[in-house]
Amino acid sequence: MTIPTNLQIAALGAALETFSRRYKMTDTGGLERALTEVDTQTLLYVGKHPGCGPTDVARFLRVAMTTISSATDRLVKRGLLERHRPEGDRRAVALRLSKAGEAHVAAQELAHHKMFLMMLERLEPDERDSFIAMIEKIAYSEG
Amino acid sequence: MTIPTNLQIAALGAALETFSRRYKMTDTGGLERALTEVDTQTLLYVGKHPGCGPTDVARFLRVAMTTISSATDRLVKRGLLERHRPEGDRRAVALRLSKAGEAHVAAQELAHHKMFLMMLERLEPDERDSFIAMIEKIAYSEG
DNA sequence: GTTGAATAATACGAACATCGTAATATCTTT
DNA sequence: AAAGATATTACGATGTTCGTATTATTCAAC
Repeated sequence: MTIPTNLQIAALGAALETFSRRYKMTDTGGLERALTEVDTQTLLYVGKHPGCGPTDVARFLRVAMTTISSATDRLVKRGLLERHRPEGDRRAVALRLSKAGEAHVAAQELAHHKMFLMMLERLEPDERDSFIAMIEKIAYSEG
Repeated sequence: MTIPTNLQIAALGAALETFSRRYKMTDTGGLERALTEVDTQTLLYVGKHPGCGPTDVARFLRVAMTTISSATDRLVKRGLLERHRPEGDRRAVALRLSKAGEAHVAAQELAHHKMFLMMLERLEPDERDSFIAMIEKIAYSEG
């Protein structure tokens, strides 16, 4: 089997460095007010897992639970997140996005959508599917 | 001209999210001792621009100069960085990596190298060049 | 040549995020 | 009912980032 050449590896590394500098997933767009990276990721996660608890978020983001506690505090104060006490287990907290939180997430996803669109537009139409297939292979392969 | 479909955009977005979670450029490898992101980037920048000043680093990383001052303090204390007073302008400071700093950067670049190698290995040999060409197109295209 | 403005870096203090430990409340098991 | 397990929060410590003020040096103008 053929192994990648050092030239290929170097080219990939250089391109990815520019790539990640150019397409920042974490950019708030400049308009929104200073939201921590953890805060942003928490919002996105809760948006995709409504009713989840702080523990789930902490495990997913690999941060201490007290950090998520602070983050949810901030987000609740800003009116982006809601804490609910579920009937079943009254120790737990179920997190949900507020209306404003949903709007925030939607805006962010729109920004991402535009970014991905811009990436694909830089390719020829007949290249796009094969690029997607390859990046999926790299991202999802086991081992 | 054909525009990307929403399906393509969604697939790309999902793949890139997993991709960036899986291949963290910022991972210190787990062995090294808690180096700030700014510290790490400062080391890499100085490695590529020996003799540069704190102002250059601050401009490149887009952080306050006092932040770089603190970062260089930490790095000097750890023995990874050296401050020199150049002859020409005695206000300025010329930054250079120490031996230990060079070793650190080398280790980090080796880790990156391995990561890029792993990415390419997940592709078929005849896919690699076209993938590199496409990611370069996306990264470097103007406009 | 001396004075005044501009440049380069640092010292200091404030604000804030993250984390570990301890405390509180609720569920589960015996 | 008691003991332990689980889920979250309160509190204090540490550390990073940043803004302002300060010091040192160079450049410009008179």
